[in-house]
Amino acid sequence: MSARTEIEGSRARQSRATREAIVEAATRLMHLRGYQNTALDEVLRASGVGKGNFYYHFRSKEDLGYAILDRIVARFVERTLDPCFSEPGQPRLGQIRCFLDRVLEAQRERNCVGGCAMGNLASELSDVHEGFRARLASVFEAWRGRLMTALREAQARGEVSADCDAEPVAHFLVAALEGAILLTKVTKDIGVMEQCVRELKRYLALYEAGR
Amino acid sequence: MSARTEIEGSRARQSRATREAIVEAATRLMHLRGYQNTALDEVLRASGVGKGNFYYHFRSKEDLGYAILDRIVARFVERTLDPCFSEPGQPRLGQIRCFLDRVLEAQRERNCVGGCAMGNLASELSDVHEGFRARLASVFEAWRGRLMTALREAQARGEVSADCDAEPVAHFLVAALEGAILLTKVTKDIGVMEQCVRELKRYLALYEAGR
DNA sequence: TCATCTGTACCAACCAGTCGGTACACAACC
DNA sequence: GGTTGTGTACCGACTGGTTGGTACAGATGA
Repeated sequence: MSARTEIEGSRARQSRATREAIVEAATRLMHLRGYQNTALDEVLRASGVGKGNFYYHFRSKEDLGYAILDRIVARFVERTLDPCFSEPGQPRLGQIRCFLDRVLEAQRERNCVGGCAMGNLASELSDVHEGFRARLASVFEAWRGRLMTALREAQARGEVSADCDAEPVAHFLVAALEGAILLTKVTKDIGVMEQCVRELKRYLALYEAGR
Repeated sequence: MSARTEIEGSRARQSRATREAIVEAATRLMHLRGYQNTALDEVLRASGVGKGNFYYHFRSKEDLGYAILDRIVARFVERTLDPCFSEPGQPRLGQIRCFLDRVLEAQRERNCVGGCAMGNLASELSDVHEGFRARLASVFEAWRGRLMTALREAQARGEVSADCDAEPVAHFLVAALEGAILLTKVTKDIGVMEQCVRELKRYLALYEAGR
């Protein structure tokens, strides 16, 4: 019954590719320029899609905004979060440290350009657009949730001491990373990020079981 | 020689007041909506100043941008940084803790609205406008510098252990605060900020002399 | 009178979104 | 198997409104 499993006609395939091209171009542009300061025409030019076609696939620019947010989150989960936390046998603290390193490496690869797409959107839209704010809040909550479960599992496994309250620690990890990325973006110095991650690991070690 | 100390004519006084009104309104609006998404007309309407008058006082919108940035920084130094670090007798670690609390209280007073004006501008403009980026980078450097000297003085006074490297620690403090403010802005929950500040203090205690 | 201010009318460029119309895959029918 | 009908996918010109910025006449006080 699912359309996805049916044999897809060339028309439907092309249609999906068009939508994909729009979202791809918009994600790239809006990551750098922000949502409000990226003109639809730029996205259209970059993706080679006409105006009418765009409004066939999306109801509005806002609609596109939610689409790129979904894409950003999906990519973050798949490329940064999942690779660290998927293997169940691994020690949890090691997974968290691996995650910190992965975020650092992502900034290095980007040459300190762009910063965190989710953080940028949060900064730009939280006080301007309630819909985006709510969506972004749930994204950060999910991210923090992933860290919280890792921390609680670490406690259950005896890696982390019992006096570690997972919620504030997870909040702090997310906040520190976001701030470090922002500072790296404005200084254009990966060394800042390296120092911050090093200090963040030192903080984390505070809760390591057996002092 | 300084014009500021001369007896000011009513005309010059009015002119300065006009400029002041523009910067004041622009600062308030751009703190919430961002630089690029705040229209000049809005600023003019809010300050009750005409277009021609505006372009008498400012060369361009960009010029206004630098002016509000100066104002934001001056206000931050005078209202948040200076009150904590001005008294030379105080213990340095206490000054830093007082500063963290002050940042937290500022967010509470704002009802988690607006976030950090400098952080917002950094997020919005760092990859779009090199002039602003450079200016913002120097602002964050000055902020970090203030924390660094406090930390070094703390070491000299024996409050902080010798193995504390002031630069990365200061970087981390700034980053963690910026991230915490951002997370608070998007969640609209001051509890997030409280938790982050608490964890940040726990981190800071790592370097307290005598364990 | 003359430089300093200020309001208003205006401009071209740009914005998100609309509209009339076209191309074509695909199915239905004869 | 060709013709016809239909909805999906698409195009680019256009619209009303907004943008940063300019021109300029008039007001004001030294």
